[in-house]
Amino acid sequence: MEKLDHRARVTRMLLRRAFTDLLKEKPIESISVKELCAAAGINRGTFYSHYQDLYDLRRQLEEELVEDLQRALAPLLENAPSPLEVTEGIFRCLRDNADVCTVVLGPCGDRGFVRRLLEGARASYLAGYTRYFAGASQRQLDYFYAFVSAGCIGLLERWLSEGMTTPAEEIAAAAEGIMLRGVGFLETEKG
Amino acid sequence: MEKLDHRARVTRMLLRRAFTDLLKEKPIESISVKELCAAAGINRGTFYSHYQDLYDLRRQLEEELVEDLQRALAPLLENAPSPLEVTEGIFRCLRDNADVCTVVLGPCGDRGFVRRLLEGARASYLAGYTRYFAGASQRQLDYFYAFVSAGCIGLLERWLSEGMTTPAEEIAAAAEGIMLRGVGFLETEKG
DNA sequence: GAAGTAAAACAACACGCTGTTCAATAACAC
DNA sequence: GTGTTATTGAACAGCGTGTTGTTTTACTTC
Repeated sequence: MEKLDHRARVTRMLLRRAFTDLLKEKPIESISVKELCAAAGINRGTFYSHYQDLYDLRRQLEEELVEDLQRALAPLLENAPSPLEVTEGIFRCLRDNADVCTVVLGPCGDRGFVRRLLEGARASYLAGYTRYFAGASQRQLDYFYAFVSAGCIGLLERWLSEGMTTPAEEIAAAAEGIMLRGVGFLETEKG
Repeated sequence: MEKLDHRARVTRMLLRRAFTDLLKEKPIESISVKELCAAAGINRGTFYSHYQDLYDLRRQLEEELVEDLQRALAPLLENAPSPLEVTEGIFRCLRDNADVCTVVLGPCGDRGFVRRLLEGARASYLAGYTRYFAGASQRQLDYFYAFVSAGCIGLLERWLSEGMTTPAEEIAAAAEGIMLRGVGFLETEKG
């Protein structure tokens, strides 16, 4: 069902490459279909035979990123390793999709997508935490998740802005450390 | 220098009210000047005699929010109270500007503005933390700030989404608790 | 209250982007 | 090679934009 014409695949690839390039320097709302097609060297009419509009194109990129994440995380979650290893796996996968991450999670990214992503992960995270912190109220758990999930995104953006030069494992360790110990993370850790 | 004609002030007020109302249901990029003026009952040409475009209008709203924040925080910072009191003051001020907060910090908000805001607060926060955690590296401090500043925004968005029903003091306490103790926040606190 | 001033309304304009259609051309699969 | 399918190029109406005049309305000052 994924069999596409050679030409169609090349066209889509050109469009996506030009799109991600443009998104590195300007938000989606100030990109026109016309300039995207000019950058990609594609006829404007051809674009409309593949996507409804620019938002449709972005949505498809985002969905593929989610699929990549799920593919990368599935084996990790089956083997039930330490939380740190899962976090490491996430950041490694994000690094391997750096170009798309820059687009959807970066400065000109899609806020709505990030929210959808965190909302999807919310259930499993809360399930895990609720077990260990039965004394905490539902509201406290909600606030905690809201804080740390947004915090991880903020850390990820910081990582993206420095070109992902720091190893994924170190970012994962920082995320784990801050989540577990708050400001205490600064007391003993070294970088 | 702030003296404006009565008519001009009414026009600006109508435009801003209509603008914030529209921003509650759709992002700025899918709002046209035409529909904004129709919603405000203002001639389209009049809009252009006040603002360059919709982004100019949004920028002015954001700047006024910053000024409000600074006015509210100045006395707090002079008296040098506890960090918790400063945090409480911030959340109280945000609650008092709920309509603008919903617009610029909410789901359809201005990502760039949030980044500018946190970048501005970065220096003073880091200065405070560096004093107490001289052992931590610059990079660790950067990561910590990236995490907790984004985390506070995430918590704020959660607060906005529930209509700011929870008292500002409780939200501030949660922010402080998570920043200071991480997941340990869930162990003893009650809600 | 009247004169002068400033803002808003109204209409019209060229411009650019949009989304679609059509015939013509090119590249693909069998 | 033949039929199929994608891409091209051109043309089209539609819509929002930003600007420019002109007229009308509302305010300020005396």
